Amino acid sequence: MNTLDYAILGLLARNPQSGYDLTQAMKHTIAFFWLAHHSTIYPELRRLEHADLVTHEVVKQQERPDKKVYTLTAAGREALRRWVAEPTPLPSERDELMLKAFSAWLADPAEAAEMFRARERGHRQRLARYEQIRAEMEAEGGEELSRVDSPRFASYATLRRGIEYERGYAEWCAWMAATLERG
Amino acid sequence: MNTLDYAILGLLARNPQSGYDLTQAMKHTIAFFWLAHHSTIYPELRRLEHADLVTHEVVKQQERPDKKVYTLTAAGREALRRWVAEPTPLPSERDELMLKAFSAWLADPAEAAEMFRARERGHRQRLARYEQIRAEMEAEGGEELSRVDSPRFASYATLRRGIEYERGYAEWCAWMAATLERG
DNA sequence: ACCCGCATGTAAGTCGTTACATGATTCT
DNA sequence: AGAATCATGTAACGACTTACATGCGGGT
Repeated sequence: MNTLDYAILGLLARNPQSGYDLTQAMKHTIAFFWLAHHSTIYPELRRLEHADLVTHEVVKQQERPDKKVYTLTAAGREALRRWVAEPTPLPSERDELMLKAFSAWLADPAEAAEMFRARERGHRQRLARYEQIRAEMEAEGGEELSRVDSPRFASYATLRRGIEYERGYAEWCAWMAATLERG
Repeated sequence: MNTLDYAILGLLARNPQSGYDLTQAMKHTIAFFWLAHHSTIYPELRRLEHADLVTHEVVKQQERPDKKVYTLTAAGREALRRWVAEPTPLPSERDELMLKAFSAWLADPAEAAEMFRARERGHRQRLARYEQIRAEMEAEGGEELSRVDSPRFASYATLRRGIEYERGYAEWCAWMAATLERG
């Protein structure tokens, strides 16, 4: 069982869906903390089904191709539950931008500053998107957001981290660019 | 040229050193944003030498095995310089803890809270280490830390981001754990 | 005697990305 | 007519992790 498996199980625990839907969800809903391509997802679903953690049924659609809708089994839900509470060691990060900062003393300061500014814009864009989603969730969600057994609470929790992450990264980029521009 | 190559070049730009030294530096100095095992580094050094970005000379030591000390070539330094200023697209993150948060609504709140508390402790430990290094750098470094063409400035810059990253992550873990403990 | 640090390598297996491949329907 | 979306797959390649492999010197 690799981590991708739990990403898939975690999405299926919320709604039964197809490999295509899972791919879209990774791209749009949970892209902040997980991403996988369809070429990884389809074979993985077959392995999960072989391990009896998911099952599928073929759903025929008119005016769309048929799709295989996957559902969590009881064993799948239990595996996911257990995994969540397991200790999670600090991962070894790999951050290309930090690596560039580490060698930024070699570069032309103005050129390097512009590169960091570009990244700052990227993070600010994401930040704006996340803050909008947060506002929507808080407007609709209300009290459900504080019920720790609701999926909406869990989504809200990850969103909070996403917002602080993007804000912190954008601010660091701004500091770095400003320092290089002065220097 | 992959990103690891630039991690190696970035370390060699500061000091000529052996594959072993590079491995240690990844584990201890730049582990916050890059890590590689010796089994990846040794073959990579040969490829870099083949591409004329580094050279090596064998240094004989008494009471220690001989070592191959690698040095940047002019071409290597130039490649590194150019890479630093290139645009750096927002990467797709993969964060196992966020994935657990996303499915935390299924778990026992007390057990999950303890898992997040454990991670909080991990981040606070790193934070304390980084803050100590920062204090040391600021005490010794003085004005060099603001000279953007000095390696110490670059190290200081990455450290600043590391500190804010760990602080932000620890605080989020604390919030998550507290929320689960209440719920 | 045994383990740890220094020092360098190879090999097997896993994981992920990019590209190849197909085919229907809807929108422009 | 052509591009985009829905839908599912395979294949080639590259990167990374873990384990295997060797050997000396110093400390317990």
